[in-house]
Amino acid sequence: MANSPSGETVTERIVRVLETFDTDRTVQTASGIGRRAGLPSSTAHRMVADLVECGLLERDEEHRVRLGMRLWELALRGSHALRLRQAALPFMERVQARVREHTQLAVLENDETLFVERLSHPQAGANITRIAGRLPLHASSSGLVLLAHGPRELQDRVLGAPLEAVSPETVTDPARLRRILAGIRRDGVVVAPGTVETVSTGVAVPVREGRGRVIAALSVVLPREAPTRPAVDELRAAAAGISAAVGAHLP
Amino acid sequence: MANSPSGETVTERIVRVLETFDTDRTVQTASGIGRRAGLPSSTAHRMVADLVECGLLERDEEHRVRLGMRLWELALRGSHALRLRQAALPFMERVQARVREHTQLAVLENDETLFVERLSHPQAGANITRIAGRLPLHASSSGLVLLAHGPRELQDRVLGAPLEAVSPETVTDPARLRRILAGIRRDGVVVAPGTVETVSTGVAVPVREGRGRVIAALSVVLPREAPTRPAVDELRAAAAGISAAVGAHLP
DNA sequence: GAGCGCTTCCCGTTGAACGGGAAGCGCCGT
DNA sequence: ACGGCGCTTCCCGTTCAACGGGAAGCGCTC
Repeated sequence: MANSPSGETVTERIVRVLETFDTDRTVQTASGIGRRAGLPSSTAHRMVADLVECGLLERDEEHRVRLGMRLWELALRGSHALRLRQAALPFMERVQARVREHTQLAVLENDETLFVERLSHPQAGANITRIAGRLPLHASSSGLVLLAHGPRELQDRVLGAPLEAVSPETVTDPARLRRILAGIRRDGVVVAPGTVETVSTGVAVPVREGRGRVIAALSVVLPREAPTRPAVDELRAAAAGISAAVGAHLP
Repeated sequence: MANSPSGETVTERIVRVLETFDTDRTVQTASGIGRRAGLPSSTAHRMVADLVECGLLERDEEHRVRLGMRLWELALRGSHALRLRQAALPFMERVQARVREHTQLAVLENDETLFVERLSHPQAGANITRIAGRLPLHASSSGLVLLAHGPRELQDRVLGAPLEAVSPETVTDPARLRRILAGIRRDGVVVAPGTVETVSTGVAVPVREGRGRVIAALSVVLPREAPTRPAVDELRAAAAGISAAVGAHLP
C-alpha cells in the first residue's frame, strides 16, 4: 500500500480485521481491533470507518463495532456451505431427535476441521465445538473421518507436523493415527472416546457427494458410557440421506 | 485508488465482487465477476486472485470461482445473527414440527426484510424466501411486523417511497399499510393472505429482546385455506421462548 | 481456421491509502 | 479539581500498491 512499509494488500488487512472477532469477542473498539490486528491506530480507525460504510461492520449505540448483517448476508447468499447445511438439516434433526445428544456437521478447510452446523439437545452434556469453530483434524471424530478420506498428501502433512493433544486422551502418535484412519476407511465410522473431552465419546461417519467424494463428516457426542450402536445406525442412515439430497434441487 | 478514475475504495469493490454471487449464481468466472461488478478485466482478475489468496473466494477444479469457506467462517464467528439463530432454532423446530409448514426468522437490515433462518417441512408448499434472502418490508408478514415496531422515521421513509407489489395482492397503499401496522402493534400478530404469493398466507409475530425492543420476526407460511389460529398460538409461544433464550448464556 | 471469450503477463502512471502527530473528549482514581 | 489514560477525530505530506490499457496465449465452438 501507499506509504506502507508492510507490503500487504488491503484485502489481507480486511481479513485480519475480521479475524479479530470471534465468539467471545463480538463487539470491540476500533482501537482494540487495531491493536489485535497489528495496525497503527489511525489506520485502524480509517479502515473500520470504511468497513462500516460498506456494511461489513456495524456500530452499536456506544460507538463500538461488531460484524455487520451485510457481511453475514454476502457470505451466506450463494455459499456452498449453506447448500450443504440446508440439505443436511432435516436429517440432522432426525438424528438429534432420536439420539438426543449434540449433532454436528463438519467440513475440511485449510487442514482443519470446520464445524458448519450443530444442533444441541437441551439435556445433552457440554460440547466445546461451535458453529464456525475449528479443531485440529486429528483431535475430533469428525476430523478423523475427514482426514481418513482426504488426499494422501494431506495425511502426510498433518501427521508429519507436531500433533497437539486437546484432551489427555487425544491420540497424537502418527502410527496409531494411521491405523485409526485405515479403520475408518474400512468400517465407514469412527468411535473416538475421550478425544475431545474425557467425559464424552465422539462418533462420526463420512458424508459423500452422491456415491463419490467425501464432502463432510456427520457426528454426535455421546456421554462416555453410552452405547454407540444406536448412534452409529442413525448416523449412517442420515449420511445416506444427506448424500442423496445434496445435488438434488433444493427447495 | 491509484490510477483509477472511479474514486472508490478497495473495500467497496470487494463488496461489489461479493455481491455478484447469489443463490442462483454460486460459481462464476473471473471475467464474469468483472462484468457484473463493473470492473475492467485486468482489475477483476487481479482482485479475484487476491481474494482467493486470502481465502474469501475459492477456485474449483475448472478454475472457476466461488465463495470461500473462510468468508463463511469469518462472517459467522462472532456474529450476532448466529447468536439469535442459535437461540431461536429449538423453538423454530418445535413450531415446524407442529404446524408442518415453512417457518422463518427475519431481521430488519437496511430498510429491508432479511431472512436469517428458515426451516422447511417436506410436505410444505412453495416458498420464495431463502436464507440470506431479502424482501421489501411491506411485502411479507415478517416485514410488516418489523416495520410496525421499527422507528417512526423508518415507517415514514418506507411508506413515503414508491411501493412495489410482489404479488397481485400485496398491499401497496400507504394508508392501508398504516392501518395494518397499527393492527400489528395492537394484536401482536399479523395475518397476511396473498401478500407474497397468491396461494399462501403469511403469519408473523414479533420477537423481543427480553421484554423490550423487537429484534426479529418469526413467521410461518400457510396454504391460503388453512386455519390460522393454531399457527398464531404456536408462534406466540415460540417468540416468548426465544425472547427468554436471547441474552441468556448460550451453550 | 477464424472468431470468441477467458486468462495471464507486462508496465508506465498516479492518486488512494498510509501513518505520524496533535488535539479533543470522556472517564476514571486521587 | 486535576492529571492521566484510552478512545477517537482531524490534518497533511509522502509514497508505493493498485490501477488498467494493451497484447499475447489458450482452449473452445461454429
